[in-house]
Amino acid sequence: MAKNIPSRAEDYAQWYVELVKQADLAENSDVRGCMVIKPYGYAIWEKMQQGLDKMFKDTGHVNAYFPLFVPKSMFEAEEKNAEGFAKECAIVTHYRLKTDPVNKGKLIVDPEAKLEEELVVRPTSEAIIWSTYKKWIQSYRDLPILINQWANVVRWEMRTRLFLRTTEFLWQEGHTAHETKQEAEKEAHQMLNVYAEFVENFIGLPVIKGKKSEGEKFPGAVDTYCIEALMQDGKALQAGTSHFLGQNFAQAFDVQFSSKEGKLDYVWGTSWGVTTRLIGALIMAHSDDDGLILPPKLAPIHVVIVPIFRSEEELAKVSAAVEPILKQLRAAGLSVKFDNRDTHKPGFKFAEYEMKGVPVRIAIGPRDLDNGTVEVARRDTKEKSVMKTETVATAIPKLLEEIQQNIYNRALKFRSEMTTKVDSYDEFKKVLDGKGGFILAHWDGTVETEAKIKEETKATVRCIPLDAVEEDGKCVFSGKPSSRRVVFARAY
RNA sequence: CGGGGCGUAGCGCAGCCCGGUAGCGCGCCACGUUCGGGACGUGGAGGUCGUAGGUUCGAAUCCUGUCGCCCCGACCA
Repeated sequence: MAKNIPSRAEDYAQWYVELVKQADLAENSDVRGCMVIKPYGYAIWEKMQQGLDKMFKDTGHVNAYFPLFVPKSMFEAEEKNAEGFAKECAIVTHYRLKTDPVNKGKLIVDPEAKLEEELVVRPTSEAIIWSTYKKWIQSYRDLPILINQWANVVRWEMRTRLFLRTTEFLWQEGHTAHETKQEAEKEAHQMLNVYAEFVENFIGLPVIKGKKSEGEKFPGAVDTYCIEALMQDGKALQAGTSHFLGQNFAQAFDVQFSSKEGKLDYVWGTSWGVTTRLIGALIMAHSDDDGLILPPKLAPIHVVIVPIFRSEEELAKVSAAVEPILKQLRAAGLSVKFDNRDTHKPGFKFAEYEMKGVPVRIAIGPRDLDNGTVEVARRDTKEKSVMKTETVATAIPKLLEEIQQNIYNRALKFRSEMTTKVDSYDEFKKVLDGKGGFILAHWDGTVETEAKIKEETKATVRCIPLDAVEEDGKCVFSGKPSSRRVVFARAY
């Protein structure tokens, strides 16, 4: 088969970008650092939205929408948050253009239309949301507030990459307000679990749940929890974060409530988010050199049916045989595409749907009509089998479940093989430069050590796993005592 | 923002050093033969060479400015 995707082994970055383009998911736009998400890519995002949204609703959350623009004074209220994002903000300074008196047909910014106060294009919405919550909250009776919003944000990153890091990106951000510290902490953990469950069950990608180090946590948070996944090149990808904000934002925006006891207290907060980066994770974790491999739960098309025919009459006969299969599979809730285009040959279609990661392909031709069979090919293993037509309706849903499970198992096996315990700095560096992956090592817990390790090796503490077992050891870098292993890796 | 590279047809590129009016592959269109793993043949359409200015009889090619993109660093979901 002619290859038009570079191999994973050759150049991982190039392989990834080609996959995105060839599978017709997205492309770079003419706007710097921005991305056009094409219909097929957006369909995957919609699937993710559906899955996540249901989980949010099931845990008591509701959706709302807050403004894109944040007045600078509002933005700077929570100092650490503002400082953390200051370097990557787009700012609106004017509200009008006018025709250029010098250059006919061109426009210039009207200097008369300068805003009195600049508007920051949200890089995240804590500021605008907490300034709104202030108006909504007076009493413990107003709590909790459990709101999520589906939105776009802008972070002026220096270097961008399709889905993984773009100037503008789509995400969901939950922002909750609570009476007590315990309740807010519970919420932060709950949402971390929601994310972990989603990524494992829908994307089929195992994750490590953990807490971020001081150096890596969200600006303005007390604690940042995260899920970390491993990509096929041995680099880690942060797949989602959930922050316990303490009373930081409540204090910054003066959000107080009267408690049952009649005392005035600051509200406790959380925020949590996942982005279209999850699509990048999905691609990098599962794809092979023939293209995407989509987990059935997120595949816009579950099954594609490709007819084999030479003439219109033959197509009519094949179509008649396809009709009941289509009906049955759709009745079973599957998304099925019958690709009866006569403008492309079957081989072309096979390759195309493989590139797009469609989990199951059914081919039906004259030979099958005679035998009462169909050919079923699964994308994950590329295995083909011939099946009696009457068994299709029950076999395909089962096959899809099996594929979903197999994709997860494969990723889990890969991660296990790529997770290494090391006890010395030499070993640490050797593994990092050799096979890569997650490294479990002791760390003295200081920001300085983490910074030095990062400087020397580019590896960071991905997280302190929540399920880490207590174990006495010595920091691989400083030799100081440590009570548990943390996860190190080079990351995206 | 520091270092390097690149903007030529829808996409990927050659031509630039040594100035003379633009070419290749893929894709696209038409017709014919094909059709169970990315078909082939023949014919055809498509580009003010990123942009602004300069040098020159003449600029894709030389010079200057400018915009954008990619790679490596720093930053980051």
